[in-house]
Formats: sequence, C-alpha cells, structure tokens
Amino acid sequence: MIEGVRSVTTIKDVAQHAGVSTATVSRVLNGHAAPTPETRTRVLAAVEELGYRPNALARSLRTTSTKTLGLVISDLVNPFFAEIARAVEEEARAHGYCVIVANADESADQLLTYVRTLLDRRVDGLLVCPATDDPSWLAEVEQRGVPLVLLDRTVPDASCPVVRADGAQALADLAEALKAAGHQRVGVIAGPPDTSTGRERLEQFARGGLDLRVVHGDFRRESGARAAAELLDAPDRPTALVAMDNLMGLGALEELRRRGLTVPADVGLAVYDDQPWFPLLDPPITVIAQPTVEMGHAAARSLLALVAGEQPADVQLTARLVVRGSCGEATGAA
Amino acid sequence: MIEGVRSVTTIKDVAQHAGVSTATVSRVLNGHAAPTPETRTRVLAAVEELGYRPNALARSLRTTSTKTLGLVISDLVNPFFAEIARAVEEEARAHGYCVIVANADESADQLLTYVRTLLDRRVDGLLVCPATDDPSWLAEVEQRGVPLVLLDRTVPDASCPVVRADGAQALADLAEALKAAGHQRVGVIAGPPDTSTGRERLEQFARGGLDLRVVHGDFRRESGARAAAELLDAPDRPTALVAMDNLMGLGALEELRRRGLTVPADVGLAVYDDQPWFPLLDPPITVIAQPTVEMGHAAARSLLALVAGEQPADVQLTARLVVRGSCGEATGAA
DNA sequence: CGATCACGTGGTATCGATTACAGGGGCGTA
DNA sequence: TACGCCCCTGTAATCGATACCACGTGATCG
Repeated sequence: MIEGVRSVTTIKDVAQHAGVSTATVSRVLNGHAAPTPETRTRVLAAVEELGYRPNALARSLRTTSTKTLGLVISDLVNPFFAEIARAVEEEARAHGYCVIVANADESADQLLTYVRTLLDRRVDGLLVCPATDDPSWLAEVEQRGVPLVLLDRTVPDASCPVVRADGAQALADLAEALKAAGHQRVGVIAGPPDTSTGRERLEQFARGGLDLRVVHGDFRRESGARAAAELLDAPDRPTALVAMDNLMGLGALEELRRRGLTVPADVGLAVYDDQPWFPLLDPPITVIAQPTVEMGHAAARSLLALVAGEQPADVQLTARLVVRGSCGEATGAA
Repeated sequence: MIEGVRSVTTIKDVAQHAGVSTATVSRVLNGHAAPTPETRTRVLAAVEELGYRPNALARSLRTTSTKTLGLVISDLVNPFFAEIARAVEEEARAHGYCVIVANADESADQLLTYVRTLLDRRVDGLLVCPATDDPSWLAEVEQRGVPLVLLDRTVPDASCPVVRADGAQALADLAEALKAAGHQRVGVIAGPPDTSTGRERLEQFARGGLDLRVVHGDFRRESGARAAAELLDAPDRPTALVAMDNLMGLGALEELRRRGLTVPADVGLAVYDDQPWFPLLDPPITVIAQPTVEMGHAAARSLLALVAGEQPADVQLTARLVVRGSCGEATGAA
C-alpha cells in the first residue's frame, strides 16, 4: 500500500494549466470582478481536470476569515448539549459556516485549553457553554476581539450576548405541583454552585416555599446517584426528589431502582431537561423541558449577527413544566 | 460596546519587543536548536507580556501539518455516535491532536460536503462513519492522500483500516434467546440496506433460523416507530420485535406504548446498542451492547498510527448480548 | 481622428509563521 | 598568535492563496 503522491495541486498548477495567472484563477473562483466567460470556462475546466480544491488555510490566512465558528460545550454525551450542538451546526451551515465542536467535559481547565485552541485557529466567532463561573478564559477572548456568545450558562461579568432558557416559572409551577401532590420535604439534586444554571435553578425553586434538602452534583450521572443516595439516607427522608439536569436524573433513577423504591409511591421524582425516553418509564417522568433546538438556532444566529457587526440582544427562551406522573396525583385538598 | 482593537500580535511584534529576529522567536517556541538561556527567557517574557499566541493557520500552511483529525459521524444526536465522538476526541487529545466533529445527519450529500470541507482545511487524518455505501467521497480522500480510517461501517471497496464491532455471535445468541422464550415469528426493524451495518446485522440475525418479517428504517427514531407499526399491523403479527439500532428501538417502544401493548407479554423486544436508560424500563430491555468507548479509542489510535506512517491492522471488537427481560422468560421446553 | 475610459489581466506584495543558509563571535588548539 | 570549528543568530525564501496596482487593448466620445 504505497501511499500515492500527495496531491499538491495548487492554484499555480491551475493557472499554468489554463494559461492564465493565479490572480485570474482566484478571481474566477471567488466570483470576483468579471473575467471573460471564455477564460472563466477555461479556468473552471482546468480546476475540474486537476481536481483542484483551494487550501482553506492559505485562504484564511490571507483573508483573516475562516468561515468557522467554535462551539465549546460542557459535555458531549449529555443529550441536552448534543442536541444543542446539532442545532448550532445546522444553523451555521445554512449560513455557510462550519462549526468546530469542542468538548470541555465539565472541566474549567479543558475549557480554557479549547478556547485557546479555537482562537489559535482563528475561528470567526465563539459559542461557549461555560463549565464553571471561572472567567479567566474570557479575558483571552476579549483581548483577541473575537465575537462571543454565551449559551445556556452565564459567567459573572460577561459583556456579551447570552442565549438561555428561563425556568423560573416552570420551577414555580413544579413547586406548586409537588405541593398539590402532597409533598413538603423535597430533596434537590442541584447542579454545581459555581455554575449559573446550578445556582439559578436552585434559587428559583427555593422560592417555591417547600422544605428543601439540597445536595450538589456535577451535572453528571454518577453524581446524581450519589446525591440521591445521600438524600434518601437522611433521617427525615424527602418524599420527592428533583434532579436539576437529565443526567443526574438518570443517576437518581438508577439509585431508586437499586433500592427497589417505587415512583411515585415511595418517592416522587421530577427532572430538569426532557428526554425522549422519560415518557416511556412507568410512571412517565415529570420534567421541565427546555427548547434546546431553538436555543441552538438562536445562539448561532446571535453569533453570526455579532460576526457581521450587529449588536444582537440577549435571547431569553422559556422552559416549561410537563407534568407526567412521577410526582404523584394532586390530592383533592387545595 | 466599541469593539476593541483586534489584537494582531504577531511573531514580528514579539521579535521586536524582545530585540531578536522572528527566526529566534520561532526557535524558542518550538524548542528547536538551542538559543541561549538568556535570549530564551527574554523571548518568553515578551511572549508573556504581549499575550502572544501563534497563528495556527500560518503555522500549518508552512508545516503542512494541522495536528487536527476530522471525524465525520452519521448522527450527532444518536448517543451511540456521541459517545464514540467523545472517545475519539479524548484519545486524540491525549496525543496532542484536536478533532473537528462533523455531523452528516445520515445524508450522503452532507457527508461528501463535510469530507471536502475537512480536506480543504487540511486535516492530518480522517475518521468516517459512512452514511451509506455510496463511495464517491472515497476517491477524493484517496486522491489527496489523506490517511483514512472507517469507523463502525464499511464501504464496498475501501482499502483502509476499519474499526468495528462484530455482532455475529451476539445476534446468534439473541436468536437463541428468542427461540428459548418461545418466539418464532420475529419482526426486524432493520437499518438501511445501503449501509454495511444495516445489511450485516440483518444477514447475521437471519442465520438464526427464525421466521423473520423485515422492515427497513433509517437508524432514526421516527422510522423505528413507523416500522414497528407496519410490523404490528401485519396479518400474522410477530411475537417479538428486534430493532437494529437504539434510536429505532426508542421509536418502536413509543409505538408499543401508543398501542398499549405490554412488553414482553404482548410482544417481545430487543435492541441493538445499549443505552443507560434501557435497564430502567419495565421490563428492562434486552440489548446487544457495543463497546463504544473502545471503538472510539481504537479508531483514533489507528488513525494516528496511519498518520505516523505505520500500517495499523483492522480492529474487530465484539458486541455482546445482554439479556434483561424484554424478550420474556425462557420456557422450560428446549 | 485623437484622447479617454473601462475592462480584463498579470505582476507582485502580503498574510504569519518555519527553516535553509550564511555570517559573526567566542573558544580551543597548535 | 593564528587558524578553525561550533554555536547562536539574522536574512530571506517559502507555504498557497488574495488583492492592490499598473498596463494594454478595444470601445466610446468629442
């Protein structure tokens, strides 16, 4: 398996083959000015014949535009983020942009590394779901003057557009639904206190007037199981659990199953973030659903606007409560 | 919000600031040769002070190496591929490589587009999960002489390393398990006939000696529901369904639920690809589990070996049957 | 009929890095 | 003291494209 000669067809080869200058080839390829239809066809023929494809690196170096957006998400295997990534990519592609997806794995270090890598590659814009509040990476982005949009989560003093889903009302509704079903002591499997979503969801839910026990997880599956275990082992066990993220919800479910506890008879359950399989469980899980696809689309649009020199406003979508059954029935008592 | 001056710190600025030539700066940054410790520190100080970061585009243009791998997957929201993507990226990162993930959305057109885009950006190697058998994109990759490794699926005449999971034994085991549980007429929700995995899984399962009804889906959720509906509406309804992919399995489950059919009492079910939530269903779903993480790691390793000029062999991992309960109990009768 | 204009085209500088080559200074050795 | 070698450094070519500028030619207008 001798490696074929690496095809090094450059614009120069095309020019030579077509009997024109490289400048002309470039003009034809970029639809610039107006080369004669005849030269145009000659050049295109040469391109075709040689199978020429322009070197995007060289082009970007010269034009300082890569037609590429960077997307840093906190966890690729979290379906919530996977869906967002897909939506972002879809919207970007529709506008002729390509997306580089980087996976920070909920680690601040890796986030910084990736932000740097993406900046080094001169992405035209950056979309970030911050892993933590740590804003050290922000300075680098701002210094380089690269358009930035935050997605899902915020960081303390970011002066850039933010796209998120507001769950305040949904969380209030959830609190009401829990009360209506007779729950008072509720165990919360919260997100990390150093993430905006972790804090906010907890805070907003806390306004619901329930008696909360809180354990913080890290938005991942194992932490959900651990947190559930801790809450269930407490002396006055909560009558319901609320997981503030779908993966932690999954972990909690696993723990409940391990203990042979029935939902909602033994303990109620609600989860932030809907998943297609939640309705399939018995009972189907009550959730707070976020408009992930819209979030992704909106974020990409905002970033592209920013890249184009506009000043997009923040986007605030709304999450909504979907009552299914895992919290129990509302008792007749008001 | 006046946009700050886009920081254009180049190697020239660093050189000037440190009172050396650009060549020296480059040498320091690349650990080349041996600049005096003193100049070295002076250069590094300048780098630090100016917050200089090399332009990866320019560097790659010159060195013809991007330290980047391209990964084209068929569907980012399919957790199977998401997990593979994560594993690939993890392994690549450990070797100092960055991964550009492209999502073909099970479309051959989009796959071709992305392969081109990635080649244009001069990735050092390409990892592809082909959406279909259509091998038109292959020629372009080979012509450019870019190292290529196929992942999960094959295409007809690819002369490159392939990393996959062999499910022949698992499918045979599944057939046995179904028979043992008293199933004879089995409905198969197969993958597209123009994908290697679609064909192979069906073919291998067909060797199990069951009476099969086959409907082809497209590896996505909706098609799973449609196929299930079709199979269940047939005059002699199968007593069990087998979905050859987790998303189609999800769709099938939804359809069963819609019809109020109980698993496994009314109809048995098994799915190819395990998912963390399958054990949580009642009854838990019997699956064929693939070693996704290992596949991703192996694929990245193979590609990196190829990039390094070695000749990695094909990797054949094995999928295995995990019997849970959704196919019913084995009856005493042999 | 001569001057001007416009258009198509080629030459060449440039983007920001790497690297081959050449030169200068210090040191060791004869 | 003089020669030579080696090490460090700078100069400049180069990667592959784009874009500014200038030039030649054919058309137009006065």
